[in-house]
Amino acid sequence: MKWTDLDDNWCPVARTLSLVGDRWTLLILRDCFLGKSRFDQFADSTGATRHIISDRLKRLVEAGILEKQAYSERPKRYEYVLTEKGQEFSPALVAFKDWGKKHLPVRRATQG
Amino acid sequence: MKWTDLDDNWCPVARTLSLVGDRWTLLILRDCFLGKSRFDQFADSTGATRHIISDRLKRLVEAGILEKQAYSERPKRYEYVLTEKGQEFSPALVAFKDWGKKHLPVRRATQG
DNA sequence: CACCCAAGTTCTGATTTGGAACTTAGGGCA
DNA sequence: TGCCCTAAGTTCCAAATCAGAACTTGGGTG
Repeated sequence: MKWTDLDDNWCPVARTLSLVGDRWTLLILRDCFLGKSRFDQFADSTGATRHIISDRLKRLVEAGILEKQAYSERPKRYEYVLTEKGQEFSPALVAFKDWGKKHLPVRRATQG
Repeated sequence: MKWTDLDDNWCPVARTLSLVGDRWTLLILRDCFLGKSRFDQFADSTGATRHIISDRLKRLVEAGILEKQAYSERPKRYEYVLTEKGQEFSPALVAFKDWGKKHLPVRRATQG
C-alpha cells in the first residue's frame, strides 16, 4: 500500500496521515508554528536532507497546508507560511508536545 | 539522520515523533483506541504488511505504549493493549480526527 | 491425515532515504 | 572582471526500508 492510498480512507485519522503521517512533515510543521518559514531553516532545524525538505514542502503546499510566498524578486526567493488550514493543525502538535513532555523526559542536551 | 536520533532532541514534539512518527504506528494506535488488539486485526485494518505490523508492535511495547498480554495458553497467543501511557496519547489522535473531518472530506467510499 | 487458525518470520525486488556535491540567479567587493 | 557568498533547490549513488507473497510454528477440527 502506498502513502497516498490512505487519502480516501473512511477514517479521518487515516486521511490526515496520508498528508502529514511522517516524521519530517510534522517537524516542518512544528517549525512553522515556531515562526520558521525558509528552506534552510527547515533543513537546519529538522536535520532532514534537502531532498526530503523539498519533497515535503511540495506536498504541504499541494495540500493547502502551507503557502509559498515570494519574499524577494530579483533573486526569486520563497518562504513557506501556514494557511488557515495549516494553523488549525496546531492542536495535534500541542498534543504531541504535551505527551512528549510528560512521558519522554530528555536525558541529555542536544542542539535543535 | 536516523529514526531514533530524535529521541533525545530538546523538543518534546521531536521526541514523540521518534516513537510514533510514522503512518503505520499511528494507525495501529488508532485501532487500539477503537478496541482492536490482535495482530491480524491490525494487519487487516491498516493495510500494512505483517512485517511492518510486527516491527511497530515491537517498538510500541518497548516504548511502554502497548502491553503484550497472553489471551490463550496452549497455542500461546498474544494481544496488545494500551498502557496508561498509551491511553494518554488519545488527545493527539482526536486532534488528527477533528482536523481530518474538517479539512479532508472523503470523496468515495473505501473499506477500512 | 488433510486442512484451518493466529501470530509471526523470511525472502526478494522495488521504493525511499541519507549525504554530499552541484546548479541557478544573483550580490559584494577588490 | 574575477572570486567568493547566499538561498533554494536538484542530482547522484549507496544504503536502508518497504511491499507482497510464501513459509513456519503450535496447535485444533472433521
